[in-house]
Amino acid sequence: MSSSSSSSADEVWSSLLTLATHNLEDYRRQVSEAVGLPFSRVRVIRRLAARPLTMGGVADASGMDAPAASVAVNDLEQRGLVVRATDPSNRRVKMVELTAAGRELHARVENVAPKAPPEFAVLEPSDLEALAGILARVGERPISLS
Amino acid sequence: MSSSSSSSADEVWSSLLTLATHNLEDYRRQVSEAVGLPFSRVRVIRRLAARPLTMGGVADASGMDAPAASVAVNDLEQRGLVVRATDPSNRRVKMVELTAAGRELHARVENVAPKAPPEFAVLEPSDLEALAGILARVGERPISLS
DNA sequence: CCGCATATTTGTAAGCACACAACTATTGTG
DNA sequence: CACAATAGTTGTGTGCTTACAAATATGCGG
Repeated sequence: MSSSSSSSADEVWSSLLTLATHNLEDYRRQVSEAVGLPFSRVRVIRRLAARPLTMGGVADASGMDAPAASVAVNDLEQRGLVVRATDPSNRRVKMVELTAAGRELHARVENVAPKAPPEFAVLEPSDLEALAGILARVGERPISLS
Repeated sequence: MSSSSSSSADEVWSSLLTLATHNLEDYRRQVSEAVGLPFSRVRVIRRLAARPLTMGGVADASGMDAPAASVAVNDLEQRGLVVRATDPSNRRVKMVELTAAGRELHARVENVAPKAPPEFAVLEPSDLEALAGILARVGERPISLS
């Protein structure tokens, strides 16, 4: 029940998640080990790699609440991966951005190369090409949040 | 830097994981809430939906160690979702399989429909078609383990 | 029957992620 | 200045997941 009529974005997304879910734990472990950081911190780093964010922005973009974001940024700041800067025009808000070390770590995260699962063997080079192209286009524009 | 030469399966897989990772927490929560089960239990259910497994098979297929598998199957058995049956030919091994309730729950898991992330909007219907086809082919043959 | 390997189980401990409640600091309003 | 709203912080508790150590039950070779 899949081949004939058009697929909705949600359906396709669901298939993609189902496939990824089986193997994602390993990937997370691999990334965490590679950079020596819990995965929730890695998620924050990735969001900040796209652009500096306020604390609230970090929370929203990373899918955590404000307290969790505080804890995460505290941790990352102590490790020298991010810096907090008070916005002079509104001293309540603090902008968070990656340091050089943070960007270097982000590069290491991106370079983690998980091995494709055995099921992938059924795909031909043309399939891989197509898949790569589609994923590249989807990934081009990171989510934007305050 | 993506369109010209061929993509390896591992590279493509990595892109796919990177995309999925950003949104996976929500998906897991959604599934857990839909069926009232921690996600690690859902993973076991999914493996058992493909075929009955021994306890060791459950552990390997679900990426946990034997003790964790025991705890998970205990939980699922108490909920009436799986049954343990001692193999008569080798009474050390126990085969685990889904009950009718377990299969019903698995159907509910498969029906969870996460909303595609906003980035997906850039894809045209033809892209979605292609992606759906590729994912369907990859997903066709579930991993087989003892 | 003895000793060893296999399959599973029980118990314990630790790290991580998450949510809620309560507190401080700053801004804007009447 | 009192007041409420906004942004962030701190503290506390809870559940999930994983890892390891030790015990039980069964099977097999001598």
